[in-house]
Amino acid sequence: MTERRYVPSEVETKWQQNWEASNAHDTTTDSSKPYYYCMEQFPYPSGRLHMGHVRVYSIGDVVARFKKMSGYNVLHLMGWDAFGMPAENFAIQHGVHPNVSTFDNIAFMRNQQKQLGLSYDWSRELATCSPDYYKWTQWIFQLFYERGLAYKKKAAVNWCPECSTVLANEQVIDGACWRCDSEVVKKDLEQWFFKITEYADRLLTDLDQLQGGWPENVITMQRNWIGKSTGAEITFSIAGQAEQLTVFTTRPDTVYGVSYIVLAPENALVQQLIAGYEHQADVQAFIDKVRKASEIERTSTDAEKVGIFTGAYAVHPLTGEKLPIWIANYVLPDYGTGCVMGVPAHDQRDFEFATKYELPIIPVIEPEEGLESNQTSAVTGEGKLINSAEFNGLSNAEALTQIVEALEQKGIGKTTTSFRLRDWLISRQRYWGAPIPMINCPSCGTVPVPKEQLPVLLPEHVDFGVKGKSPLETNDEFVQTTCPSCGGAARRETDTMDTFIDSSWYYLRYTGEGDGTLPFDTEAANNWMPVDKYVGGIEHAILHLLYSRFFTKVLHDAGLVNFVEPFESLLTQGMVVLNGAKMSKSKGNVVSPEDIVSKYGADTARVFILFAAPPDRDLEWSDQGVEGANRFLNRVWRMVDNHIPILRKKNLTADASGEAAKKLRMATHATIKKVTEDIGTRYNFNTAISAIMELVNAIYTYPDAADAGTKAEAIRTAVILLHPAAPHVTSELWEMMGETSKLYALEWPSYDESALVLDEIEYVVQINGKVRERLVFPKDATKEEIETQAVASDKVQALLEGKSIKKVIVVPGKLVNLVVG
RNA sequence: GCGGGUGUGGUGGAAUGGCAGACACAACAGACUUAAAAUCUGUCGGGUUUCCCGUGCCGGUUCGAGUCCGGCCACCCGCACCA
Repeated sequence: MTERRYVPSEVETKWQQNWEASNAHDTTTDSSKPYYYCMEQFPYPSGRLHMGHVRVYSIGDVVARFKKMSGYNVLHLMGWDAFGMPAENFAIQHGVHPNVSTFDNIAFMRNQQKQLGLSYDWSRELATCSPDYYKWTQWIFQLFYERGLAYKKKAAVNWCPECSTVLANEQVIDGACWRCDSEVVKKDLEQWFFKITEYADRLLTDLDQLQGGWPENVITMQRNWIGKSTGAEITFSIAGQAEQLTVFTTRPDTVYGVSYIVLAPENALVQQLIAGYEHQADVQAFIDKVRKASEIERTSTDAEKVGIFTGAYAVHPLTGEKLPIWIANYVLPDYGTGCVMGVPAHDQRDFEFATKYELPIIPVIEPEEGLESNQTSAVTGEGKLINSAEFNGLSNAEALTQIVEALEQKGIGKTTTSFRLRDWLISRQRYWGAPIPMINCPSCGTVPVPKEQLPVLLPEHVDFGVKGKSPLETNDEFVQTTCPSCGGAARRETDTMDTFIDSSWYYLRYTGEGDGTLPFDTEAANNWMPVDKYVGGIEHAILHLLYSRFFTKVLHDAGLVNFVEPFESLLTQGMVVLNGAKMSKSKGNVVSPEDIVSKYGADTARVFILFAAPPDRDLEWSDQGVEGANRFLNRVWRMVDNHIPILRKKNLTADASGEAAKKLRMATHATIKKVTEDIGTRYNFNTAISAIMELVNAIYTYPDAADAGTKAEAIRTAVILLHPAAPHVTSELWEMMGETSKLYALEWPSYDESALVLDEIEYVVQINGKVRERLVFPKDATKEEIETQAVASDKVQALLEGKSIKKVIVVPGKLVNLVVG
């Protein structure tokens, strides 16, 4: 037998071709097997894979392959989040149409994915930019419209000058564009919105269902983003005017402490209040200045609070007192009612404002430790009411309820909730997206494109580079149309949809295309969904995951699906970093997957990535670590290659009666148990691989004279357990062993519980919790026997001299602890 | 400020409340080799080494704490004038 060398490129090409030819990864729908939906976030076709991609796919592939071997029908596939601005910017710079560059990129990246040996069912691949996909994105848009969830409004929206398009709230990070990081400005535009706020409460409460399946921090981030707070709306009348104003407060218990009212400068009421006021021009100048300030300046906590008196007064609904009405930069126009009651004594922001502008500070809650005579900050804690007429003496919790009741009776207040979540702005003034399937008719208004006319195709020829104008506007043929309702001349909507819409439903399309009357096969979707394991980056903690949850709920309400949450379990994988920093071209610290795969092979890349860190943590790239992973695969290779004769011997039976054989058999079965749990329930692939390494080490040190059958069993098991992580090399080794079965279709091994039990167990003997001796006891030794012998041992006796035993703890199978005084 | 997370050898990281540092990387030594690489075998937290100390710091619970509880510190992430 001549020694064979491990050449990854040969092995990997061979098995990739083999799997493709035998349709190894086709989705099965065997009714006798349970369903398992394993999904990785689909990529934007940027051109080539980066290590972050390799990591997500490696994780997903281990899970998918493991589940297939464990007897599941597994849905595991790949698609392309293919609309988006980079392709369009590339077109502007290089004159290559997105239709061309996108599909080139897809072809290249698909090839890279195939080289990684990922077990996708390629027959179900999709791209969101293909008309037969975005037709249904448009269909869903219209469904939202019909259900009153898509609407157009003029609003001050986030505008990214660099991308020359608007952005949703979620897409503004610290006042900057999520994509290009340039500063976002406010612009008044008429735009399409999705009414996600109508689902705010359900998006919040259903998070409870995800507890356990989703990482706690993602749930918390969503909870904060939705930002529900309970409080009351209180109506104030305005002195000398018929108009009223309503404030939202979470602290109606402090209503007697109100000393002024303050509005957001944008509040519609402001113009009316200042009309005819002698300083009207000054107020107007103030408003213009605040509105010009950037989002960052405006919303930063340490920005100075500035305001101006409007000249108008409100009337306190309970005391009848006159309260000056101010406007200030610290009041947000689009939260609550855009109007706040100022309670300086009990709200820090109001306190700062009142101190600055010398407004009265009226304490109405006295904490247990009493009030300072000269308040230096707001008192926000619990206490008893003072200065509050008939509510004096009540605890503020009691007062809260009673005051709201009193206001309610007078018809000037009610309990209400407020959310921080805003409606989702979905229009984009860009070309490479799904056109919004609507028509603007001068006489009929906004009219949906009839369903049978979908998709509204993206026109091939447009002028990309006109700043501030949607490229679709530059194609007359596209814009000019007739109104479906009256037949008159009309204009098409020229904005496209936010690409997050495309990715909000792709997981449903994956399950099946259906008969062409609906966006997806609803029966298949109900079978496969919700996704059992969704692997992706934490950067989508809010954006994509919140939008997808919203879509699922709307589709549920429309009767298309029978579940309300799309992703039962979420695995957020950490970044791949080099020297502690995220790999990026600008930092010049990028390690390219192509180089690693061509030098060491995909199996090595996969094993290294899985082994180097638990999946949810950042992974520090290490060239030496990669070498180590490659060394390990070579070690496995040699282990098999050196034992071909015993591995091929068909009638070789295992006899684990000898001591060494018994130990190895135990190691084999303990490894099966550990790897099964690590992959299947803990998703800790690093410890799964280290367990296999231990088994391999045990096989290497197994004495030549010991039972060969037991060794063959151990080797075979190690190869099978390693298969999900390193599918190519293990398939080759399987074949080298003379096996004709398909390793990927093999049943996952089960372990023999009885093999895990040792006849003799080493106990640790502790004195006062410190290890002092080790003793071996038969597995069925009683507590009494263990205690007696432990105490009787020479070492223990020596240490016990002059002391007495106060207590003995025996943990069966583990240790004895003698408490000595 | 609020919410969440993380702190363990030179490094990545292991440890259902039960032997801290599995597995690997790096380093060192030996075997093989004319030599190197590869491979195999071994050493590898610290110290004043029969023993003692050691999981960010200080306390607590427990026979026993990296793990649970309380209070700090540092770093990371998210939100951040949300009334």
